[in-house]
Amino acid sequence: MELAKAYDPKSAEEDHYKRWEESGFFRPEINQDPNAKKYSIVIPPPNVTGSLHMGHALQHTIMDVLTRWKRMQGFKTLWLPGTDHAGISVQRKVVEQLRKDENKSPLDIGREEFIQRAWKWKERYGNTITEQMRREGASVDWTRHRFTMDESLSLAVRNVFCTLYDEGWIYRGLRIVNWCPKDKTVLSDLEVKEETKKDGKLYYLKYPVIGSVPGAVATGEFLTVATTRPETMLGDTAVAVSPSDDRYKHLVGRTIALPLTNREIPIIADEYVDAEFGTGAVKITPAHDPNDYLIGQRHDLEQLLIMDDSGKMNAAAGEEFVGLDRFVARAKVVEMFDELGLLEKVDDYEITLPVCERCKTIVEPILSEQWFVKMDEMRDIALDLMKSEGVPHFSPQVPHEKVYTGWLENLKDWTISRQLWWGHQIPAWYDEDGNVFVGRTEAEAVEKAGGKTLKQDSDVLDTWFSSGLWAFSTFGWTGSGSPPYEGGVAAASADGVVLSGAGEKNPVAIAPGSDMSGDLETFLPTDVLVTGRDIIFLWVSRMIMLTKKFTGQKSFEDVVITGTVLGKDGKPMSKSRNNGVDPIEMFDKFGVDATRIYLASIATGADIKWNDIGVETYRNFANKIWNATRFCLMNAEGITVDHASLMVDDMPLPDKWIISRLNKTAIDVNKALDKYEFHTSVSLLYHFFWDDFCDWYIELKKDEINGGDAASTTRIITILEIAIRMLHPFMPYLTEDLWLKLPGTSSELHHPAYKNPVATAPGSDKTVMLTKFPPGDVAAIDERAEREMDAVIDVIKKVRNIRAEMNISTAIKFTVHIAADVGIQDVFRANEAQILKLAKAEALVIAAELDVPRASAKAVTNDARLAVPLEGLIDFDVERTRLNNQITKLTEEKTRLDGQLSNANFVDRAPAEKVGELRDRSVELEGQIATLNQNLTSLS
RNA sequence: GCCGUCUUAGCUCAGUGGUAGAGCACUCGCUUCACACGCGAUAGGUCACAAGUUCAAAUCUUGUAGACGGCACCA
Repeated sequence: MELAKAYDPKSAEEDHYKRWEESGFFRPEINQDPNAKKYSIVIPPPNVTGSLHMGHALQHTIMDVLTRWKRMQGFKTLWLPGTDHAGISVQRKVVEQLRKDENKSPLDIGREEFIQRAWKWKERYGNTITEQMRREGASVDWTRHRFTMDESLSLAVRNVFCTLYDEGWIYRGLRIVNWCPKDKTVLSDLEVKEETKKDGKLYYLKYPVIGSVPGAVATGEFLTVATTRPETMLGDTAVAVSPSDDRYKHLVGRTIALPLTNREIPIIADEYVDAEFGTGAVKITPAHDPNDYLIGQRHDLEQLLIMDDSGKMNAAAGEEFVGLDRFVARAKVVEMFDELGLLEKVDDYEITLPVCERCKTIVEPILSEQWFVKMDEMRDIALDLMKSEGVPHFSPQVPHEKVYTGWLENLKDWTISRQLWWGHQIPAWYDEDGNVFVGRTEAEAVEKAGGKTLKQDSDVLDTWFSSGLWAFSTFGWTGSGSPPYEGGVAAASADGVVLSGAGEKNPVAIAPGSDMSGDLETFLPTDVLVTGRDIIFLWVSRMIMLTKKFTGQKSFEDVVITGTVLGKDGKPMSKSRNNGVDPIEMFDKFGVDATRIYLASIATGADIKWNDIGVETYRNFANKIWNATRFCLMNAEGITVDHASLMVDDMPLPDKWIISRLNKTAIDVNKALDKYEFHTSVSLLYHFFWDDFCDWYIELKKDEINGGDAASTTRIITILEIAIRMLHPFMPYLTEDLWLKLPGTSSELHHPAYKNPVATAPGSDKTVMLTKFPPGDVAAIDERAEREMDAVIDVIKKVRNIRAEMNISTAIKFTVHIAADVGIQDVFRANEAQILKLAKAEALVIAAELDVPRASAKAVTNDARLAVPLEGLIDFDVERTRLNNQITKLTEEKTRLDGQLSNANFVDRAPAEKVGELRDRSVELEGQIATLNQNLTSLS
């Protein structure tokens, strides 16, 4: 079989995925070993509004590597895919579409119609990312695809809500919350980010003090307060000073005539106020500031709300202000204070403002009635799990474990209601008097209300509430008895339209009538969660708490936190910076496999600046693998992969050596993957394949293989087959493509758990992804062979060095003289052909001592002395320089060692083994230096 | 303000007590019959800085500088 000269990723990417998926290879049911242990991962569900970015590509690669690796180890493996309904994001898309296409607002069409449109939007555009995941080669079980608004997941949400409400863990309350005036919804603390404004201002407002009795005349005295939000003064209901502030003691108990209003407000004393800060007097706006709210409660102050849900001033702000945007009102307040002579001064002030994570609108703290989850017990659940079992185990552990526990310890209640239409509507109903009835269904609520007519709460739940259930709701848990979810069956929307795209390709491999009702028992707890550090609080922590609370199980044992892929400018990729790199473009340019293995080569958790050259390196690697296979196949007529060929006793040295290297690599790759050190395993595989297998093994064996030596060819093809298996989790397309081309591959080579997969078509059951991942065999490690091979390699390298430094054309063949101990002489003799070929020499003279003319170039290795007679070719100056360079290098090393060895402290205190090691090396160096010096002397 | 991470070859990054590594770029040489997305051979680093612990520090401790991240506060 002849392969193309270069690897073309496109065709491999197009050929294999569909067959894998349709053959059911991604499904745990493919595993026929009743005793197989399970391995499960749930995907962090990407937003349905999303398209693949480099962060996804990184995380998906890690998850797929783990999934494919464990599957090949014979685990009953499930990687469960899905998408998140992404409340605000989808709502915004639909609102925008409505405005553009029909110039209508959501209110124009009403809630029901709006939700219909949202479902349609989701159906039409929500599959972008799932299609892109197929391109990535993600071996997810598409028949188990979940959407956070699937019927069964929605049922789980309602049940969880009701249970938490019944237990008092969910409550409705009036609080200062973060309000986004653009999205017109409340936000949780975690959805609020900060933005520093250097050009902020601090306004000093003079408030006229009046007498101690309400209605008394002004005293002519003023109390100055400083504020960054002057417009909120319209909602002031007090001014507070520190109780220990002598400057203002006499004012406490008196009142202020609040300018621009006709209200009188009290001057109060409260410990919260820091006399040293600003003017020492603070305006108190209980309805628009969290601290003021608390002070207001302590002093029983009125809570005056002066804005509406879009950030415009309402009637309470006064006639002159009603309807004005908060920033227009701010300017007007300042202007009017100035006119009244009450604006003391305006200072420049650097300020950090809270902004909406998504739309960057400045968040307004306002008093509002919302639903909350009480986090006290929730926090304890998570902390206990960490303290008692160390779960989850973070990789990397530092700093995430500490950040996670630290955050838990300071946890505040979670605002879960959102003023949106797209999402899980809160299962709470109200009667005409505002009494609340919580139930799984309207009927249940009505029953609780004694048959009264009720109206459902119009809010929906925070998106993270449903994703917090993801680790178990996806496995069919609903909270209502046995899981009713039927695998692959799409969820239905309110109008009965089949909505989910999942399961449309019901593969033959799924036995008719198979259900997934055992999934919860089988796959929970999941083994590992792979995600970014930005959602540790938003998602990871909540999943840990809610899973434990509702199933009694851990959601996952381990959490792998991936780093951030930064743009070429070293900053996080973002649309506004326009520094993003599209994974799909990389796939097109370098191939999916190259992109994947490059991403896997990044140290776990480390941020990395994107560079195309990194991917190019692995594109070249893919081509190298392709060409190594090409070479093997060119000579493989009548040969088949045969694992017994690696078990024979008397193999030539290069074969013993490569088998030893292969097994060592396999053992180390498995160890690295066990520790989630993906970059270590990539590096091991890269160097094994390129350096050991290609640069040395193929070159050493080339003549035998070209000469039709069947045993050698069988062996190299078999070693290649094992190497391809090890590379498969990282480079699935290339390895599948090549593995299928290897002679003698069949489902007979599959892991015992996959010996008889149900095939859709003859031959299609054959795949590298169901072979056994090489575990590596300690018994196959041959240290002696590795030492001997190193000796041979050293000789070849030294001769090559002589040729290069002496600038001798490869057309000129010369004789190589080797002097060495008797034992190692045999090794050189046995590998004479290899040395001659790779050193491009024509003859080898092996003896105990060198016997060469003066005009020879010389070198030493750890095991031998070398000489190459170069009559008429040698440049003595160059040779002297060569020798001197070597002497210098070795002498430097020896000086350093001897320095250490002459240090009594070192000899006394360092481990004897270490001291012995250094001593041996020093003696060795001494001999080598002496030889080189002799060589130098004999030149002159 | 509190907590944390990073600083290693020109570039992008590995390396966590015992002789400093990779890929790319650079220099030199190769139309060697798998691969120029290649082969061979070199060169290149006071491991940010300072002090300490240790027989021994890129690695541990403390401090300094710079870059970045999280949390809190912000009248």
